[in-house]
Parts: sequence; structure tokens; C-alpha cells
Amino acid sequence: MSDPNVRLEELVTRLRALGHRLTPQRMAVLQTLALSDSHPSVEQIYERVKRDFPMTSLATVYKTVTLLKEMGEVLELGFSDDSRRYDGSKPYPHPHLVCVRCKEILDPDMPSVSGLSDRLAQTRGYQIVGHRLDFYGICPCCREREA
Amino acid sequence: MSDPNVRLEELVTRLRALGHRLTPQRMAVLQTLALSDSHPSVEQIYERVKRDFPMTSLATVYKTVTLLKEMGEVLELGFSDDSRRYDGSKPYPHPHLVCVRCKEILDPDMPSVSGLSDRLAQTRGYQIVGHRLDFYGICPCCREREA
DNA sequence: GTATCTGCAAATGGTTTGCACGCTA
DNA sequence: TAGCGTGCAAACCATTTGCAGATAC
Repeated sequence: MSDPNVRLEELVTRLRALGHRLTPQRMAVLQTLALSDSHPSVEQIYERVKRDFPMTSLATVYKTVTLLKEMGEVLELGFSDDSRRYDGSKPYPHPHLVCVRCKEILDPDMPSVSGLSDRLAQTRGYQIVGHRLDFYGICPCCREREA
Repeated sequence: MSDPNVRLEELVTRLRALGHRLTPQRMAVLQTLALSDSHPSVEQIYERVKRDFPMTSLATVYKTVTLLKEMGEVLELGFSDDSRRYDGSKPYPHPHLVCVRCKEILDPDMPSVSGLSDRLAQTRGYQIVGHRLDFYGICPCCREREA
């Protein structure tokens, strides 16, 4: 994992490079995304941002997250139950380990599957642009609670 | 790929085994799910079903798909753009190859990742209950069209 | 015969949008 | 000062739900 503060600087620089303005609300969203390792939801980002800027609106959080998503600086993880979580630290495809009970999301160390991507490109003629690998399970904490 | 008609029989049997009634509308949904290899959306299932039963409602299709999902007989694939596709042929985790242009979904032959599941169970203490592996790309057809 | 299923229409709820005002650069 | 960004509230829209009538078994 790279330094979260370095990542924050990077996000600020790239926003500015594209001519976007850096408002306090945006800065707070960037901080939450860059400094959190917990793959927050929009609602969670909103709650965190409101601590510093109580009059921030949910719509603004949505707009900022959407902007970052379009810039490719945030990875969106949509799930079957309609929930969406965001990763601003590593905005490129990587495996996730999801607890189906408490919804915690971890980034496990794991061999990459990019070799499989290459194989698909060859055998199917697809130009691969991304992938997603999720493991769903019950975390030790929830297993104990249920025992 | 197993025989779609065998799969259809299987679905019918399992529905009945749980005491559910087999209405014409349900039968048409089962057929669409079992006999299609194209991972249809609810809307697509609805269009197909209406050919045989024009007065079928969208709500009924939703209810039947939800029932099958709860029975574990249909795999739901939700995507970031809010679209959802369903697989009634192989309702267990398996890799998908998705064209980001035309939304076609294929089941590529591919080594399984269950070995990685086992490893996560050991290293992280998770009880793994499922996984998802998707590759996103541009299919040969769409690549040619764009060239 | 009766409990389940269907169709309709209304409700739901996360996300998006339109607009007038405010603030960054 | 020129626009971009914000906050508010309304709009959106796929999906779910409630209910009265229809139907599988």
C-alpha cells in the first residue's frame, strides 16, 4: 500500500490539472477516499465529510465521487444488493474479500489474474479493459458471533 | 454445458418439491432462463415471455426471478451501471467475459479460482461462500465496428 | 375449496438533475 | 469577474409491495 498522503496529493494535482476547482467540500471527499482503507459507501463518505463541513450536501458528495470515477481515480464496487463502495487508494482492478455479514471489505494479497486476461485476448479476440475478482465469505469476527 | 432441457426439468422439479405452483407464466420464465445462453435481463425475459403469454406482467417476472434466486437456482450478475443479468443454466460461481460495448456475456473456459478461495480461508480465517470473476473487454464484433 | 399466484398501480429509495446563489481561481 | 461548484428539492427509474380477483392442485 502506498502512502495515503502521497495519494491525496496525487488526487489534488490531477483534479487541478484538468481545470477543476478545489473546494473545501471536494477536499474533504478526497481526504476521506485517499486516507480510508475501508472502501466507504457514499453515505459513509458523507457522514465523514459532515464532521468537518456540516453543511455539505449528499448531492455534492455524489457529484464529486462521480467526477473522480470518470477520471479513473476511484474504483466503484457495485454489489447485488444495490450497495456501492468506493476505493480511492487503488483505483485499478484488484481482488477483494467481502464479508457477507458485516460488509467489511479487505484487499487480500493474491496472485494477479492478468495472465488469464492475456489468454482471453488470444483465444476470444477480446480487447480486455478490466476485470473484477471478489471473494465472498464470513469474516472470523462474524463467524465467532454466530457460533 | 449440460442439456438445457434437462436443466429445465430440474428447475420444474425443484420448484414443485418446495410446494410452489407451476403457472404458465412461471413455466415461460423457467424456459427462458434454462434454454437461453445469453444471460438475459429481467426486461429481456419479460419480452420473451410475452411472446407466449402476452398478458404476463413485469411484476410477475420479477417475482419469479426473485424466487429462483432465493432458491439458489439462478445466478444474479449485477453491474456498476445498475443493469442485472441472470444465469439459470449455471447458478454457481463461474467466470464471465463481458463486452462493455454490446453487453454480450460469454462463459469462457478457464481454470477455476477455487484454489485461491481455499488459500483465503486459511490465511484470513474467512469461511468462503462464493466468488465472482468477470473480465471486461470489447468483443471482436464491436472492435471491428469501431475500426 | 383454498392458499398461492397474478396483474395492476402505487410506493420505495438510492442516485441524478435543474436551478439560483455562492465562491474559487 | 466569469464560470464552476454547491445546496436544495424535485425528478428518475428499476424494483418491490399491497391488494383484489384468478387459478393451480
